[in-house]
Amino acid sequence: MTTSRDTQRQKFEAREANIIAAASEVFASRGVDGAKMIDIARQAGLAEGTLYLYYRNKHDLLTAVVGHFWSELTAGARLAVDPHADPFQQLEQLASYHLNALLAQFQVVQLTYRARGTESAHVRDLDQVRGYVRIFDAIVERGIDRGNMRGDATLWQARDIFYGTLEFSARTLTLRETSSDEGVVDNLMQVMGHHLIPAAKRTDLAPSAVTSSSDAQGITHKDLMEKLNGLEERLKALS
Amino acid sequence: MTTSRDTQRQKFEAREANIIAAASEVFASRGVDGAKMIDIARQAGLAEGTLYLYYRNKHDLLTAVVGHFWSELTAGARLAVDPHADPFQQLEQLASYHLNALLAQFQVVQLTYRARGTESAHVRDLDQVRGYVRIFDAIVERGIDRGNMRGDATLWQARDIFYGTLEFSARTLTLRETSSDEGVVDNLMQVMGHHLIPAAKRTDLAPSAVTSSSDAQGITHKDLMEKLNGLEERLKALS
DNA sequence: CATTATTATTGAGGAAGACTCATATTGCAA
DNA sequence: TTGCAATATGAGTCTTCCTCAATAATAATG
Repeated sequence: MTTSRDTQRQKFEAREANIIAAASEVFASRGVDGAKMIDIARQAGLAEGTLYLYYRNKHDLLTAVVGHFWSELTAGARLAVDPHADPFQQLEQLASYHLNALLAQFQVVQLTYRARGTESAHVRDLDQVRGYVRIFDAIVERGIDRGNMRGDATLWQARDIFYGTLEFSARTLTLRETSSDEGVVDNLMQVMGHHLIPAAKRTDLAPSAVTSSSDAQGITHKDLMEKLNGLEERLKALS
Repeated sequence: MTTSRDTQRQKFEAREANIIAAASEVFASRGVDGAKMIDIARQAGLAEGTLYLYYRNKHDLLTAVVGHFWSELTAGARLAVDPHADPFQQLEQLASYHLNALLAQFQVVQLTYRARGTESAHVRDLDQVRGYVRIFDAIVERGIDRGNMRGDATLWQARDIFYGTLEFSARTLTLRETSSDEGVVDNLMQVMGHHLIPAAKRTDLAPSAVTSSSDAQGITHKDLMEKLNGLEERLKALS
């Protein structure tokens, strides 16, 4: 009884996954408008009508494909982020993962824009995208709890800087057909640092810099910076 | 002769503008898929077939609509930016203008994604979008010439931070149905400052920090302090 | 002004593809 | 095996983009 129903469910889900895989491929390669339902059906080894038993219409199928993609991306991101690292490192890991994913699957990411409610004013985001974004939120919230990051109502703005920059950078990199990061992640982390590190921590030490005007003893700022960079490397190695 | 031809041309362009206006309205209100060619024709007071004398197909018409939008935006941006202001103020003016435009015409902006070559790998940008972006470039380049901004090969990254953040913020603001900026522009300018201002210049706003003029690298006390703070954060995180 | 040539417009009809539904097939329990 | 429910099929319907022969408007010419 239960087993029967389970196998039923399994079969159903297997076929569903099969359709999603086929549709992903066809959508990504030919674009939404270029993808014919009959092509997707054939790719999945089914008749055209069968698709409509699983998804009401083409748009629903597209939504399912996109949702699946972001779910996978979420799972991957969870693995890519070291739970023991400090929040800033986690952010960097997430940025790197995200950028690479965007670069590798740019076609599919673009489909997201088609799946989002284009009609009328409502631009509601997909649930799966929300889930994905929550990873970022969790990291920053932990940072705030620990006192590493400031928590004055700027979370969503930090989020938009983070994802906005990465997506636009991915587009640029794709256009240029460059394979490397080109320092995008480094730069972004720099920026996120400035945005997220508590203002107090950054400035309340600044006055001392103002007073210490004499540094002509032969030790230059450059010397100090080099020393600091060395320390930073060691720290990185430790964590 | 010439006058006749001129009026001809004027008539032609007037009708073209008429079609664009009609199409903009229908595309924006019903979405690309929901917009029927016959609706657009009726809205423009023409027969369906006439549209095809002006634009090869629906996609071409969409491209024209989107191109027109960005041209207008470019013209508006030129007016919104004070040519006598310093580069940073200009950037802020541009950011503010851009964000407001995105918020006011979100529908049309979304159409841009449909107009871009979705098919296959080529994601070529529209010419008019390039023209619009050039305004940003010009401002930053002037800043670099003046020595206000640093010019070490990060122009396109700065651009992506700028436009990426603004577009994502616009989406968020639209979703929240908030009418105000919520400080998006201020925050962005903060970030852009950190990214664009040469390390040396950043501190000369803080009086007397310029003692390091002998440092060829322009590394200041503030830079060192920031680095120290960053390391402090990491150390804290480790323990 | 009348006539012819050219150019612009029209909307019925062709084509393509999303979607439906009557029929066929499969899986399963008795 | 037989009957029944669930599932699959693809020919046919409907909608919408786009074409093109016919028509109207405009310009050139006598």
